[in-house]
Parts: sequence; structure tokens; C-alpha cells
Amino acid sequence: MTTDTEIATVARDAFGWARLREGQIEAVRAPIFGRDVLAVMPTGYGKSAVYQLAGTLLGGVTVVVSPLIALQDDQVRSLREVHGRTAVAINSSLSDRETESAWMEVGGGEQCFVFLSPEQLAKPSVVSRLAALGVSLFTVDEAHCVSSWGHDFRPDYLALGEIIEQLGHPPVVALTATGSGPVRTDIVERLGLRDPLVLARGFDRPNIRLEVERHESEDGKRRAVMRQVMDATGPGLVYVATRADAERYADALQAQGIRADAYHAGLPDAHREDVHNRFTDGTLDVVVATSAFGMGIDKPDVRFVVHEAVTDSIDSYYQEVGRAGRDGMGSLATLHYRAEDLGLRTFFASGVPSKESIARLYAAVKKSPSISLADLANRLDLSARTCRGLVNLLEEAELLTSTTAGLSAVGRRSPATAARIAVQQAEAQHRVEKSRVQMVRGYAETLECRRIFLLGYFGEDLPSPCGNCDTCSDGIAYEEFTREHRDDAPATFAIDARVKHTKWGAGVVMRVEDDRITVFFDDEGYKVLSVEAVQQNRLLTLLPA
DNA sequence: CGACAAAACACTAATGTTTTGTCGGTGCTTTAGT
Repeated sequence: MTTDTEIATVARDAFGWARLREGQIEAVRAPIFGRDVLAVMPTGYGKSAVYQLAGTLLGGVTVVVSPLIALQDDQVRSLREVHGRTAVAINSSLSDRETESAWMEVGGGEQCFVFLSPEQLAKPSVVSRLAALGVSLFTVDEAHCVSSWGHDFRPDYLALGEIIEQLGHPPVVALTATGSGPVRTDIVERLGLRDPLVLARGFDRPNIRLEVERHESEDGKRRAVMRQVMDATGPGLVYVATRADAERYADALQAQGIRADAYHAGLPDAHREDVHNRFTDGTLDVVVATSAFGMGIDKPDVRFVVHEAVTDSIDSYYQEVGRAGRDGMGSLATLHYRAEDLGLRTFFASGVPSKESIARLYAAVKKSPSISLADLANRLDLSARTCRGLVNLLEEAELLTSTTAGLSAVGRRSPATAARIAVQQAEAQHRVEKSRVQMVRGYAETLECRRIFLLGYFGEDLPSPCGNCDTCSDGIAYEEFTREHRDDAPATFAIDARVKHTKWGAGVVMRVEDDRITVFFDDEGYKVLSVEAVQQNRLLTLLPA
């Protein structure tokens, strides 16, 4: 209890916060007692306060891993200018001299926050500097990136677990606004968290109305999206799947006199920043964006989030939807659904590397043990990224290990065998990703209450239909609800139970309904099974937890 | 997988149909050349 008082005192005296939420206090308490924590809380709940308070209380060096430099700069500015703390962001935009002076600042005072990208931490010099200084707290902000970006897009995310160990495993605080059960498990495993406290708070956002509009033709969908945005009031976001669509819709909306603009990663940085600023200060009403627009947006009065196409997962969907109505006022989230749009997402979830390239890489490592990643990329004439991706895949398949000394092969397999195993591993990953896309289809096509479905995906049980989604308004949700709760559900498996399927291997029960059961399998992803089939054919057996 | 553009074709002239090809999302970093 003394600690809770201390936390409250620091919150008030150092940061000027009169009140903390229960979840924040719990999340701060864990690292102070040396326990790792994964906190899943929506933006606006006060995630940053967790590491800011814990770091201040623990003293010394707090590392904050954050995916975007713009995000880091915002945090540093806030810590320095608003709260008078010591904080630096070290990245490639700094000159050598600036980098040196930043490191001096880190080691110079009683307490300092250091913001780093995972790519910075991939450099041995950065890790050894931190090790020499000693790290009191290791924070991973936007921790879902570990899970979603680690495999291919930003492979250095996968190395964070190893970095934490090299730093002597200080208490770890992982923070994210999104994350279904499997994503949380993935974060915990990849960061190597030890018996972490897992907190999830504030998932339900009852002020956001949920709607799905189905379309047969591309043209019909386009007209419906245009009509909706033109009739809507207040600031809003339109999420599209491609850069070209972002520009097309933005142009069309402008032509209709709407203050709209496009945002995607292909636009010049200055323009992106300008769009962001205009949206924040209210001179721009609608941003038509790819998934590039999102992290770091903290605008309270977004009144609608329209999805012109499906996302790659419900995790992404709910995160994007969550940008509406942070002020608690009524807001609208509409998904314009066309079954064909799932194709693009399925495509992104594909693309297994060729056996030849894997075999070649494995053979090269066997031939030259302790080879560095850079030398390997050079020798094989691969880009550093492609090479890193392949190495990560082989590491996950436990065919390679990577140490500070370099890469080396594990066991004695032929390159062909190694390639076969690695391809199986990659295919399993892609099956999981495709199953995540299929869950988006499930959401779009469900007859039950949308919110029951969404919250159920995140492991929360809404006791009755929400009354604020399209299926509730149509009355269908209530029919479904009573139909499913007609009888006492037959004894099946409990949520979170670890099970084994005759064909799909081990998995975790995510959801149990009257007539079907949803399981997340390690190598297959989400599968919806009929309870009848499961019982008749004894498809599932319970595994010890 | 599917949208869209370019190329190829189909044939009686300027434009429509079919086939083939390409591309699609997210950000760090670092280096060579102005």
C-alpha cells in the first residue's frame, strides 16, 4: 500500500495528475516489484503514464522502444517541456555529435528516458552502451508491432527478447491498445516476459455504433461510401486498402466540396505531416488513408471511421475503429464489406519464400559458421531485409542461431531438409494469417450482435446484445441471441482451455457457443468447429494447462 | 486473388473486345552524390 501512495504522490508532484485509473496503478506497481507486465489499454486510457511513473519511481535509465520516430519525438517533447523530465530519442536523424551528447545526457542524471527504435537496438554498440549504464526499466510501446511486424516488415522486432536478456532482464512493461488472446500470447513469448501480469482494460466502447454494409459490386460500394461521407457530420476517417484508392476517394470528395485529403506512405513526409496537423486542428474534416495513418493520432472528436475495405485482422479493425469517439460522444464505425476484398488481404498473407533461396542460405551458413548477417546478404546477393527475413524464419524453425558472434546452423541437416522444414514453418504462419482474415469475414457476415462478436474475439463476454449496432437495430441479433441461449449449452470445453485436435494439433478455445466452438490452433489459426462434429468424432481432447 | 492498364486483336476506320502483364501495405536505416 505504501507503494500505491508513492505512485499517487509522484503522479501528482512530478506529473500533475490528480487521479489515476485502477488499471494504471496496477500496471505501475508490477515493474516496481520486479514483475513484467503486458497492459492492453485503449489510447486515451493513459498507457504512457505507466512507464513514465514506473521509470520515475525506479530511477536510472528507462528504455522505451517505440516504432515511429515521430511518436518518439512527441513523447520526448511532452516529457521535457510539460513535465520537466530528462528524455532523449536516439535515431538516425541525429548527427554523430548530437548522438554523443544525447548519450551523455542519458548517463548524466538521476533518471532518464531513452527512446529507441528496434533497429537502433539491433546495433551492438547501442546495447553495450545501455548495458554499461544499467537499465532499470525496459518499455515496449505499441507492443503489437512485435507480433504483426516482426516476421517480415520490421524483423528487428523479433530480436527484442534477446536484447532484454543481454541487458540482464530488467522489469519489462509492454503496452498496446489492441490484442486478442493469441496476439497477447505472441507478445509475451517473443519478448520473453516472465510470469507477466496481463492487464486488459477498457475494451468496450459503447458510444461507437457498429455497422456493416454489404455490397455486391465495386461500383455500388463506391457510391455508398461517397454518399455516407458526404452526408456525415464531424471529422472522420476513411480507411482504404491501397494508395491509389486513397487518392481517388480524396479527389472525389474534394470535388464534392468536402474538406478531405489523402494519407499514405507514398506521399512526401512534409505533406503527411501537414495532413495530420490539419486534421488535428480541425481545418481538415476527412482523411482518406491506408493503414499508415493511425499511431499517434489522439484526436478526441472523430465522429466516424468508415472502412472502404476489410482489414487484415479484427485486431487491426478494432484498433482503427477505436480512433472514433474518444470523447465518449456518439460515433459511427461502418465497414463496407465486399467478399472480393478479402482477396487482397489473403494475398498479403501469402508469399512463402522459395525452397531454393532457403537452401542456399542454409548451405552458406553451414559453410561459413559465425558469418555476419551483412556478409551473408552480400555473398548471396540478397537485400539486407530479405536476408534478415529468411534468417528469422530459420531461427524460428530452430535451424539457425544468431549470437553476437554471428550466425550458425543448429543440428546437421541437409540444405534441402532445412528448406522443407522452414517452408512448413512459413506456411503455418501464413495459414494463421489467413485465418485472421477469415475472422474479419466472420464479423462482416455474422447475424448476431456485432459487439458481442468483437468483444468475444478479444475474450470479453457481453451479457446481452448491445443495442447499438446494425444487427441489434434490425432485431436479428436478439433472435440469434435467444436461439443460442435456448437450452443449457451442452458440456463442451471452457474458454482458454488448451486442446488438441486430431488433425490440426494443439490450440486454445477462444469462444464457445451453443452449436459451435472457435479454437485458435498454433499452426492453423482460427477454426470454427461444430459442437456436434466435435462430440461425435471426438475431435478435441483436453490438454493439461 | 482481383483491378487496372497496356498490348494484341478484330477487321473495313475509329473504336470495341479479348488477352496478357503488373501490382498491391506498414518504417527503420545508410550511403552516394549535389
